[in-house]
Amino acid sequence: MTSKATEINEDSLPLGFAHHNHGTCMSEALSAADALCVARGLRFTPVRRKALEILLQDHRAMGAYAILDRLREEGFGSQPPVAYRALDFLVANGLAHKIERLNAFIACVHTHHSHTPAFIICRSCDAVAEALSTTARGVLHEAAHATGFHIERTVIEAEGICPTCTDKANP
Amino acid sequence: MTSKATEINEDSLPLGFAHHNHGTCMSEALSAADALCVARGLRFTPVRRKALEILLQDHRAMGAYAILDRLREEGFGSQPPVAYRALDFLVANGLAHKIERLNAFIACVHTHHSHTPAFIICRSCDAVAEALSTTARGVLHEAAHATGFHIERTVIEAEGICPTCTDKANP
DNA sequence: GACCTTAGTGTTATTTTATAACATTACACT
DNA sequence: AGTGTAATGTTATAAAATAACACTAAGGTC
Repeated sequence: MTSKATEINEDSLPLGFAHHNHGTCMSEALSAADALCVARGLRFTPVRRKALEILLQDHRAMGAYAILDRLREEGFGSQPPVAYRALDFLVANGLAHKIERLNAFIACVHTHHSHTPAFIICRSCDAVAEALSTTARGVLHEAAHATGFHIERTVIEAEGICPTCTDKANP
Repeated sequence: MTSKATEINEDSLPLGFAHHNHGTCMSEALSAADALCVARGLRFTPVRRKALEILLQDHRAMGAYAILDRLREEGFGSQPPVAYRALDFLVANGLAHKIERLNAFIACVHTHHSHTPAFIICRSCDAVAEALSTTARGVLHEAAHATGFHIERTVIEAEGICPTCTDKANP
């Protein structure tokens, strides 16, 4: 039962809770972003790139103002719209996602997939894992379609306690 | 294909988009809330009840400050915590839900079910429909369980265009 | 009933999150 | 070079949420 196949396959291992090669993960994501912007004729400007770098470095959900602080340190503008605009761009193009539950943003780790992300959020350590949720998406679209509703975007977020924090509580 | 059975059954028809007897809907929800509070030994105080009434009356997602305005008109306190505390109570006990995408609250229309609600939000008219999403919930829990994550709460929200607004655009 | 404890209400003040509006700069195209 | 558009930066403000503390009402004990 425990090793049963689920919608979360190897490819979508929750990166917030798993070890991985952070350096390559980051450089790969940036190249993917470059490629995507070229392909779509978008301008991957310095602020936008730096915002994505910051998100990738931290590899966790960050508030817009935390990102703004980092952007300021890097010599960019220091007012909220600077951060919000960069984030809007990243989110609009699937390079980052907004975690509604946290009013925070996180770099996308599935840039090569078409994305309907699902997030799993630890309320104890604030780690966030991104998973691909094909089925959940399917269910929603099916249900909505039946009523004539056209879905453009979905938010799927689960909140609870991650394995690490569970272990800490029961050592 | 179009009439295929989905997770959204008759019982969970999206109330935002369907006609229904509003009067009975409201009084039934209030009785259900009364019963629930008695059963759990909770105090269904005047502010709390009024907050729920307001949500039920409007039958759509309302911001905390909109609710606060209405509470003030009814003679209750006029500061934000008044609304937030009443809403916290309602949400904690499943009598209302928070729509994270909208930073807004809506009365629960499935008080008699155990609830993992899913919402379908029209970005044009702001109507919100609540559906039961057993399957989406199942998928998430399964996926999370595989990684040792314990889910306590889930947010499932789909945003798009409702049938009515689609019709308006293509008359 | 007097006393105590706790939950709930109300208030002031502040924090956090987000956007409107407008001037300036950089880019893309001719 | 000149022009239109997209992007950046700024000031100012709006919107959402919470901390902290005083006061009141409800429930239990003696």
